[in-house]
Amino acid sequence: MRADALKNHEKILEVAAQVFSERGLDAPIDDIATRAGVGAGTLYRHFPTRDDLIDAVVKSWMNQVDATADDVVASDLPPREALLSWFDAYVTRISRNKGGPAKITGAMGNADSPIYTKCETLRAANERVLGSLRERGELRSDIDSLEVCRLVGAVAVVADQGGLPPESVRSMLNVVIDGLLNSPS
Amino acid sequence: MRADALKNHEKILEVAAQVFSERGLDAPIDDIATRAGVGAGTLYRHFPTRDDLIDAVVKSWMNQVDATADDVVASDLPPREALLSWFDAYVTRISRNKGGPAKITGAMGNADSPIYTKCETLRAANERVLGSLRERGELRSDIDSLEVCRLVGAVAVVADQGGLPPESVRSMLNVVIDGLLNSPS
DNA sequence: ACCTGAACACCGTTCAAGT
DNA sequence: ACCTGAACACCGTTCAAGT
Repeated sequence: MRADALKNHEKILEVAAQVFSERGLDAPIDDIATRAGVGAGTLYRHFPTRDDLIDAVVKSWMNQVDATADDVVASDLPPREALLSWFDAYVTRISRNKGGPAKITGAMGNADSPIYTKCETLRAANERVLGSLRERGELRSDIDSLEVCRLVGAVAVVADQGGLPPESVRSMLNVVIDGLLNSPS
Repeated sequence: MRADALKNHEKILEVAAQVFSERGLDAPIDDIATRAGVGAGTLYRHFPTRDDLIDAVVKSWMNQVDATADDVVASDLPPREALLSWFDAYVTRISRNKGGPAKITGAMGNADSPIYTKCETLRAANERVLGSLRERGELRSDIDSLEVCRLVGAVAVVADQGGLPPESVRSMLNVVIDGLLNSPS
């Protein structure tokens, strides 16, 4: 890659992260191009679709997911608290940009999506947390981690689209958690 | 209202129902105007915003909701089956048009929305079903019917946006149901 | 009063012309 | 090889001109 191309690539990513954070993942592509000081065609050359750009931006704040999941697994919290802590982190992470929950949850289990790899990271982390509870027989057995991601993602989607407060998210997550655990203590 | 205006109003509604059903609630407004044989300005005169049009179209298939809820309440099904039956009907109803779950769930509890009245009908019906279970002490007490509508609506949103099969919806609803009931039988 | 449809605005996407 | 930005397409919304 030529030096100017590399410079543009990096500048676009930097500006995109900023614009997505200000205006959400549906922000006009042209805003990003203008603020990055490149022509629209240049942006399309580097990132043919919006999802390719989102994929690159999301990468930077998705790699802490594994650490968070491992922390929860290692924490020895009771099942209810462990799940709440994990799901809360999950929702917070995918809700970092407006439109994020819908984009990410919509791509869950959809191998054609440019952001599929990021979804798989989330799903695998979720599977580790669920697995540690399953071993102890705490978890219902008729649902897999993909569907749990969709269900928790669903909560994040309505919270994001409706601007719901954290308490509302918490109370919905508590219902989901009780539904996932085998028997109430 | 003048005779031609009334005729246009009815024609627009008829065509809108058809187009929304074919292409979803985000279908181009102009498609509806063209197929109804009116100018774009006429459609905007009758329905200033898309949501006003959606509100009018949704009205026709929202009035069976009360009957469905009353059937479930009168049925004497066990709690789990009663809720599954009701939530399944709830999801089916709001998913009739693509984009419906997001529109309706997004307007839940938002009094400014043109479709707020329809949401209130849904919420009130849901409250009746939940109330009949609450009386018998079957239901957790720390969540209200609005949040239950949002949670079940959330399932419908991801199912609609991801094109998920009915089995997937069922398994997510089963988790929600177990989370809402006080103790597993 | 109500209707029409051209006109404007906005934004995504492409591509001929440049370097 | 890469970049630019004008041009095109699409769609929502308005409004001057008609009846």
